[in-house]
Amino acid sequence: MEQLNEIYTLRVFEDRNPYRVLIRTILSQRTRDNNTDQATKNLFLKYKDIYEVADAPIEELEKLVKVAGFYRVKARRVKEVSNLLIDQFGGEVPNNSKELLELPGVGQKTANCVLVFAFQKPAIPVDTHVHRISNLWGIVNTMQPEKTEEELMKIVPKKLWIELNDLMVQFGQTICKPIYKQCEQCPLTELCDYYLTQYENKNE
DNA sequence: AAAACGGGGGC
DNA sequence: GCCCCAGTTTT
Repeated sequence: MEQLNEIYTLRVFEDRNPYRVLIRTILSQRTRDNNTDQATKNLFLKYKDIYEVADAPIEELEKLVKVAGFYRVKARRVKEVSNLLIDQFGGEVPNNSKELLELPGVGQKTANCVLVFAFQKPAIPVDTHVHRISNLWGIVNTMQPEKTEEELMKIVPKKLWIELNDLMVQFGQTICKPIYKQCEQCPLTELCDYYLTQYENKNE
C-alpha cells in the first residue's frame, strides 16, 4: 500500500452530483478515463440538467458522447435512464442498490460507483481489474464479482475500501494487465504467487 | 455461456 | 498495427 501510493495518486469524483455521477459512470463503462471525461464534459456543457438531456435528440447525444465509444448504446441509455428517472423517481437518482439496479445500463459496478461517489455509502465497485487481481493475489478465490466484493469488504478496513479499490484499478491498467503483465516494473513481486510460478525457474 | 456493442489511446 | 479498455444487455 505504501509503495503503491508512491506510484499512483488517488482518483476520485470531485463532482458528487448524483445525476452527473451516474451519467459519467455509464459513459465510463468499457472505456478509458480520458475519453469518459471528454464525453461527460461535452454533455454537460451542452445540457444543464436531467430534463434537457431527457429531451435532447438522440443524434445530438450520440455526437457528444461519441469519443467514449459504444456511443449509440450509451446515448440511448443516457436518454432512457434520464426519462425513467423523471417518470418514476421524480427526477432524482435513487440512493440504494436495489433501485439503481433497475435502471437501464446500470449493473453492479455502476450502481456501486454511484453509491460511493455520489452518496458516500459503503460499497466496492469491482471492475475486471479488481476482480482479476484479487484472484491473482489469492485475496479471493471466486469467479463471481459480487463474491469478490464481499470478500474484500471482510478483509480490507472500511476506511481503505475506495482508495485500495482505485489503486488496484490503476495497478491493473498499467502493470498487472490482463495478459501482458509488466512484472519487471512491479513493486510487489515478492508477494505475488503468479510471479513466483512464472519466473522462479528463469531466475534459477 | 457467449456474443455484441464501437471507437480511441498507448506503445 | 495490435493491445486493451473502471461492463451491461441480449442471444
